[in-house]
Amino acid sequence: MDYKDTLNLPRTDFSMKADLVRREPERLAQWEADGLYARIQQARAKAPRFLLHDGPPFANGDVHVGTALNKILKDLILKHKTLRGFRVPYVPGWDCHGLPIEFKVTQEMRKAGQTDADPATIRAACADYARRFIDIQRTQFKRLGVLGEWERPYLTLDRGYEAQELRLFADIVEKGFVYRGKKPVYWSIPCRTALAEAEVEYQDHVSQSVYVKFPVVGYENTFLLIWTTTPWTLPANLAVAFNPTFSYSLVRVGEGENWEDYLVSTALLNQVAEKCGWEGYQILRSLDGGHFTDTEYRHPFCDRSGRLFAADFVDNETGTGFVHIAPGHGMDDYLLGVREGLPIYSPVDDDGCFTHTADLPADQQMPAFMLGKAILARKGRSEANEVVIEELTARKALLHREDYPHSYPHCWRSKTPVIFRAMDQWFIKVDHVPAAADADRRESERGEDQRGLTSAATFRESALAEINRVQWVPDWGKARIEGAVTSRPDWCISRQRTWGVPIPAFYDARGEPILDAAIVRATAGLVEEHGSNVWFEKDAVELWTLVRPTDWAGPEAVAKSQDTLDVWIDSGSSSRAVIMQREELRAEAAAEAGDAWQADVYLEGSDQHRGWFQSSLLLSLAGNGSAPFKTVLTHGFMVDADREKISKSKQGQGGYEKPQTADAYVKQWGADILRLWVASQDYRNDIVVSEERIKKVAESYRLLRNTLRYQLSNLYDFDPSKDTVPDAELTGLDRWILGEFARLERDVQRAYEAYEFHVVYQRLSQFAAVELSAMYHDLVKDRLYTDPAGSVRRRSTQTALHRLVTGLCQLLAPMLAFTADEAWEFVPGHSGDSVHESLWTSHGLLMEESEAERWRALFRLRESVLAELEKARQSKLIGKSLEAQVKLTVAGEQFEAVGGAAAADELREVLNVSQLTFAVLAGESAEPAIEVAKGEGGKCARCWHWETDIGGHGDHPEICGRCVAAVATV
RNA sequence: GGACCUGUAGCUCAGUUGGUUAGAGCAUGCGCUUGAUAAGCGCAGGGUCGCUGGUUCAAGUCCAGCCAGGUCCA
Repeated sequence: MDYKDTLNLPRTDFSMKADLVRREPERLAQWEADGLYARIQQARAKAPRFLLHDGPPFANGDVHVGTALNKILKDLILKHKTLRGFRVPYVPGWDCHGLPIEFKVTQEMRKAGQTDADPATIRAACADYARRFIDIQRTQFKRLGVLGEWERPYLTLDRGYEAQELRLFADIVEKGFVYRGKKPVYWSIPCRTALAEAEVEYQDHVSQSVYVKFPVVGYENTFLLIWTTTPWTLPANLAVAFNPTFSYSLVRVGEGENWEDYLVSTALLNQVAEKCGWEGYQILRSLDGGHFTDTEYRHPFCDRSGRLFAADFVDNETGTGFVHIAPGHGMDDYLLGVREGLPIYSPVDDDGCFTHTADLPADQQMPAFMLGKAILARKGRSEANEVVIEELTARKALLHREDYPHSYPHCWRSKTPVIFRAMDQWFIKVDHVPAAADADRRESERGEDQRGLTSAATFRESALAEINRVQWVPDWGKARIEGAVTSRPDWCISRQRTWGVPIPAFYDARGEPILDAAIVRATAGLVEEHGSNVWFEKDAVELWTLVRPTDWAGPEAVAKSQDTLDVWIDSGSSSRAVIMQREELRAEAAAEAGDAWQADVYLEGSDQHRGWFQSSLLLSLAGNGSAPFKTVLTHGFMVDADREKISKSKQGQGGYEKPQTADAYVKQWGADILRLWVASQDYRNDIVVSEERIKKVAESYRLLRNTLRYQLSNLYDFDPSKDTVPDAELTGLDRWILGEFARLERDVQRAYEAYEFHVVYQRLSQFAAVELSAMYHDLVKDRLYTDPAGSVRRRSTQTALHRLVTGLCQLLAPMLAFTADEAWEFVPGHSGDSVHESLWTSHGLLMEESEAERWRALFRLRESVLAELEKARQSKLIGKSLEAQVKLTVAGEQFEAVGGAAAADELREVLNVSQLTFAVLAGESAEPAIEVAKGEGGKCARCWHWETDIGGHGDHPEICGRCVAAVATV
C-alpha cells in the first residue's frame, strides 16, 4: 500500500515561480478595476490623517531609477501607515514649467523650421510636451505598485495651481518682501535668461588669465598690476581693490630709459616676476595699504579714471594683490560698488555681447570697435576676450597671458559657462522685516507658542527658528538647510523665459515697474478662469483694464512684464496650491485646527535641502506663517557598484552599461524586486545599484515567497472559523513560534515607524530563514503531514501558521506590494479583499518570561545535539536526523530548565529524531553527554520514523502504531 | 578650495554609555534529504572593522590627520 496518499501533504496554487513581470500587471489592472485606492480611502474616511506630500518630479523623460527609489520609499510609508489604520491620502504631483521643457520644445520647433513662434504658441507646445511625459511617467510610477490619486494629480501648470501660486505671491508682495533691483545674477547666454543658484553647476573650464598694467595717476611710468581670468570684464572696470593688511612692493623693471615701476603684493612678487618674465628687478620700497587710499589710476583703454579701495576679500594666494573691480560683473565687486557709490555698470546685452549703457557717458565707455563682440566662446574663441587682449597688447598693457584651468559655473541646460551680469530683476528680500502690524496680529493669534514671523526678527531669523521646530531625518539635514538659509543671498525670482507663471507686473510710461498685491490677485482671478496663457495672449492695455484696481491711484501702465517666476516658486507653492486646496488632504479640523494643512512628511533627495525643502519653507513661512512640514526625510543618491555616481558620460565605456530608467529594471525583475531592493538598503547613505545586489535581493525574495508558500500550502484544509485553536490549548512549539513572531512584529513596527526599512528587510528575511525555515517549518512537518487531519495537534500548528501567514503578509505588504497581496488571496478566510486595505494588528502571542526561557533552554540544548548529529552524518552513521536515536543526559539544572522528564517528547520533536532518552546526569559535570546511534527497530513506511513496533499491526505490517491510528481516521 | 555625510566578511546590514577570541542573513564550498524538490536541512571557509598616528589598563566604538566616494556650496 502506498501510504503517501494517507498523508496530509501540502498543496497550494500559490506558485513557487513568481513570474512577476507577467503577473504584476494583471494584479495592477485588478486594483484599478476594483478602485482599490478609493476603496481604502473610503474605509479610512473617519480615521486620523497621515499626510505625505509629494515633491513633484519634472515632467520630462522616463522615470529614472533614482526617481523610482524616491517614489517607492514614499509608498513604503504610505502603505505602512495605511495598514496601521490611518487615512493616508496621496496626491502625486508634477513640476511642469521651466527651461528644460522650453529648451526641448523650441529646439523641436527650430528643427521643424518654425523660428518665429510667439510666446503663447511656444507655451501651448510646452504644455503638450509636459502632459505627454506626465502620461508616460504616470504609467511607469503606477507600474511600481504605488497607489494614489493618479487620475487627479497636481500639476504646476493647472490653472487652479497657478492661481493659488499667484495668490501666495500676492501675499508676499503685500508684506513687502518683493523688490526690483539691479544686481549681478548668473546669466546663461544661449538660454538668454538669469539662472538661480540651483541651476548653476560647476565644471572644469580653461579661462584666459591675464596680468594687466593700470597706469597710476601722477606717477611717471608707474603701474598697478592686476590679474583676472575674465578679460571681457575689463571694459566694465570701475575700481581696483587692495587688502589693507598686506604689504606691497614698488619694483623697478628694466634699466636706462626703458624702466617701468610696478606695484604688487610683496608675498606674490616672486610668482609675478616669474610669470611676467622680469629677468632682473629691484625693489624700490615697500608700502602698506594706507598708501593707496587716495590713489587713482587710468583705465588701460577707456577714457576714464578709477580709484583704489580697501577690501578684505583680496587674497594672497593667486594674482597680484590687486583685484580689478567691475561692480556689474561680480558679487564682491557689486557689494564694493554699492558701498562706494559706483554705478552698477554692466556693458553687456542679453546676447552676451558688448554694448554701451546709460550708466556712463558714451565717451568714457569702451572703444566703438569692441561693441557687439560676443563673450561666449565659439570653437574655443571668445571674441570679447580676444578684442580686449588685442587692445591691451596694442597698448602694451598686457604683461602676461596664460591658460588657467579651474572650476567655473556653467548653465545646467546649455552646459556653457555662465556670466555674472547686473540687470534689473525681481527679488525676495531674505532679511526683510515684515510690517509690524502684520506680525503683531500673528503673535496675538498664535498666543504664547509663537511661530513664524515675529516683529523683532528678520525673515531669515524666522526661517532659522522655524527650522528648529521641524524634525529632520537624518538629523544632519538640519545643519544642511540651516547652512542654505543662512548663506543664501536675496532670492532672484524673475526669469526671462516663456514657459512659466507670469510675473503680473507692469511698466509705466517712464519705464518704472508696477507690482501691486491687488493687481496680482486680480491676475490670479484671470488665470484661474483662463489659465496663465491669458497673460501672453492679451496685450498690455487689455490686461491693464482687466486687472487695474478701481481705486488705483498710481501711475498708469503702458507695458506688461515679460518675465516669468522662478520654477522654485512653482513647486515651493505646493503647500498653498495643493495641501490647502484639496479637501481630501486636510486633517480633521477639530483635531488639528492650526496645522490642518501641514504635511506630516516631505521625503526627497538630500539635494533638496537647498531646493524644494528650502523654497517650500520660505514661501510657506512668508505666506502662511509656518513651515509646511513637520518631518523632513532625505535619501541619498544612486551610485554604481564602484560607489560612483551613475553618470551618462560613463555609459558605453568598456562594458559599462547601466540602465537608467526604472522601466528597465521592472521589465527585467518585476516591481516587487525593485521595491525589496529599495527597502533593503539604508537610503540615508548612497544607494548602490548593481546587478549583483539586485540578484541577491531576488534570492531573498524567493526565500520570502517560499516561506509564504509553505505556510499557505499547509492551510489548504484549514477553516479559521471552525478549526482555530485557542491560545491556551496551542502546543508549546506553536506558542513558542508565536512568541518569536510577537518580537518580530514589535521590531518591524518600530523600524517602520523610524523609516528604517532596511531593518524591516533584515529582520523579516532573517526571521524567515532562521526561526521559520530552519526551525519551526522543519520541525512541524511531521505533525502536519502525519497526524490525523483534524487532530488538535495539527490544528494547533495550522492555527499558528494561519496567524503567521496573515501577519507576514501584512508586514511584507509595504515592500512586496504585489506578492503580499497575491498570497493574501490564498490565506483562508479572505474573499476579495486586499492586504492593503486590511488593518494590521498583532498576530503574535505574548508569553510569560518563564515559558520563553524554557524554550530558549530547549533550543540551546538542540544546538549541542545538532553538532553530534552532524558528526554522525559525516561518518555515514545516519542520513537525516529521523534515522537517529539520541541518548541525552544533562546536569540537573539544565534538566529542570527545559522542564524535566515531561519535556522529553517536546525535546525529541525539537531535535527531529525518532527516539530520545532524556535523563539527569549523576555527577556535577556541566556538559551534557550526548550519544547518537542508529534508530532502533525499523523505518515506518508512512511517517519515516524509526519505531520498534513495526510489523505488529496485522493489516499494516509496514507502519508504526501511531500511523495505524492515523490511517484509521482517513 | 569650503561645509556636511559615508567607508565593518563577496553582498546587504547589526555592533548598546569604549571592555572577553567582531555578529546576522544572503552568496560560496562540502555533505544530507528527495513527502516545501528549479525547494528544504546541516557544517565549513571568509574580516589587520578605509589608512596613519594619538588618548586609555582597554578602541570598530573617543580625538587628530590622511585616502576614497557622495551631496551641497565657492
